[in-house]
Amino acid sequence: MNEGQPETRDFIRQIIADDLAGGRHAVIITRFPPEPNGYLHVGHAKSICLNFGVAAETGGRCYLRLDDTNPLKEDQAFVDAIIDSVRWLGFDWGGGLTHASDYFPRIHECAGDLIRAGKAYVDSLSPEQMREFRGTLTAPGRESPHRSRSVAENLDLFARMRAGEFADGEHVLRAKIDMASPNINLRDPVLYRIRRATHQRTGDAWCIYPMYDFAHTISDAIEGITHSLCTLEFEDHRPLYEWFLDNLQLPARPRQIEFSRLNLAFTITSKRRLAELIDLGLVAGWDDPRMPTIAGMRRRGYPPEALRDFVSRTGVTKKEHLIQMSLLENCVREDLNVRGARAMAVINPLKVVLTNYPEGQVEMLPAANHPDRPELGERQLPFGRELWIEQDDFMEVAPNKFFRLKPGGEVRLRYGYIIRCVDLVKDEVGRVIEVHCTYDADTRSGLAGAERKVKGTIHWVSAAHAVRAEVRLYDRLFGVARPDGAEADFKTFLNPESLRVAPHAVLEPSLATAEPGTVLQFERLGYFVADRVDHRPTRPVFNRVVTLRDSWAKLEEAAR
RNA sequence: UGGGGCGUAGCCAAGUGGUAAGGCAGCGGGUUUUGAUCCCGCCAUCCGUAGGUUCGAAUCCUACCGCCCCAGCCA
Repeated sequence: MNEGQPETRDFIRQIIADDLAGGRHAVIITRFPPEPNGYLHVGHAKSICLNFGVAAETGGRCYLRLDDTNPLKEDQAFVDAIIDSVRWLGFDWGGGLTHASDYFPRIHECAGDLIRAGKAYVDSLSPEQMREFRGTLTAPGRESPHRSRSVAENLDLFARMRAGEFADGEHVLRAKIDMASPNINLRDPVLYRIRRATHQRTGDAWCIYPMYDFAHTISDAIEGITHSLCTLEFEDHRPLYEWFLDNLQLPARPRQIEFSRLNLAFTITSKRRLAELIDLGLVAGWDDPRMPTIAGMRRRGYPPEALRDFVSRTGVTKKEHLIQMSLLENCVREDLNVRGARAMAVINPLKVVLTNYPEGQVEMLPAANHPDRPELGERQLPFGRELWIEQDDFMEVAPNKFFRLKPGGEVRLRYGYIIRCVDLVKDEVGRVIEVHCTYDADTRSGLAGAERKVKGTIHWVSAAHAVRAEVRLYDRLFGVARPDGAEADFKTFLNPESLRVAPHAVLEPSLATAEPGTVLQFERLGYFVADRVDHRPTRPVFNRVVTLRDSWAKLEEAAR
């Protein structure tokens, strides 16, 4: 699946290679620890590829760990979606599917150990008071009046917290570290809070839940994680991570290493904001093909291989960055160019009548399914007197560089004949609604006459055989590179044209039977996938994955 | 004004004291019954800035500048 070693390794892989070479570890163990409070997105894809990738490359192991320490926000449906996404992306955790909640008993014991060692205490400040006592970025905090409670009192209080004797928020367990630390994470961080909520896995077994830093460090150690890879915002938490490792009796000492998260231009990767789009009905759901979620990209038709390639091309560093969409699109096109069978479809049809073609006659024209892969075979395209062509492929008044159909001009119909435009039919307002052409019978593909050169070749569908379809044309979700900048609400930057449905699209007949999820190239238009949810043979639905590169469009743009 | 990070091309990114890889984008050309693909060529006298060390610096030192993160009983 992964071809050879990259020539240069990122800094994390260098550290790991050194640790292996230096004998510090015999086996590398990593983990991907998402919180099941939403769907995974392209940013997670990077972490997945890194963690599972490193494990696979070194013959190690990677756990898929659901970090379920906050029952208020989490849901089994998200757990299922996460599992589905990771598997679809192409990774396997063997038996290593775990949950932070698996370790609740052990984490609870660790809390007791800390209390007995005089390194944790039950605090009874209100949240507001606690914030006040914490100090600011520049001013040290103050110690809580409850900081000096005796071990016995702390043990008693903590036991009663666990027993459900107190209301939510009445007490918390805190580590006793340093209220004057310049690192705010070390100013007696909360370890446990009371939350009378039913947990999706442990039910009502607990009414106290551990906080992220505490649960995460212990979970890592229990699983024997050697390298705990996370994003930059946790850099400040590393001293706390190490404090837990120093002050608890744990079976392993993982090393936390931070890398910068993957930011993609023209989109957002904030679960909160993605959820907002869904709640407001601005997109159809977590798997809407415009969403940067793994599920959305899957439905959009991005192959997992392309996503993995994309992630690997963006690298792993500590630099903040904003990756251009063109890189992702390039990876998708590169993969689909090889994978996708070719077919013909017309999105905005314009009628062409071949005035010298026998009425009622139908020919079957052979067409290759892939220009570079003969093993994919060919199909027979029905051809007749009336055809649909793309509106964009005809211009009544055309510039010199326009190589398609124009009055008096010739063009080749792909896999068919050369035709010449001889007449136009217009409606009341002067729009061309029909183009009359003559065809040159000697120029059918395969015949000697087909050698004749014409400037352009266009795609078409036989009107008598056309299958009507819904074709969904997707574009970037946002109109600006950084929708989550501070200038305005991100929703004001939504691209109103992110989804356009072509009302009259027609397909060559073979397309109706495409399996949902199949990606094809509609020649000259782009790559399209049969929607994995809505596509039916009786009502085909295709999503545009990405357009083809279009140097004509570029010329047009430059002319404007 | 505290602490933690980061600055190599339009966007990513190698580089670890010996004279700036690669990819994407862009530009020019060739092939082509997809204006696609494919192929060829071009694209940093310079590494945030200014000094310094050195025969030699993107790599070492000093100062400065810029950007990001941290004050949830979220993760």
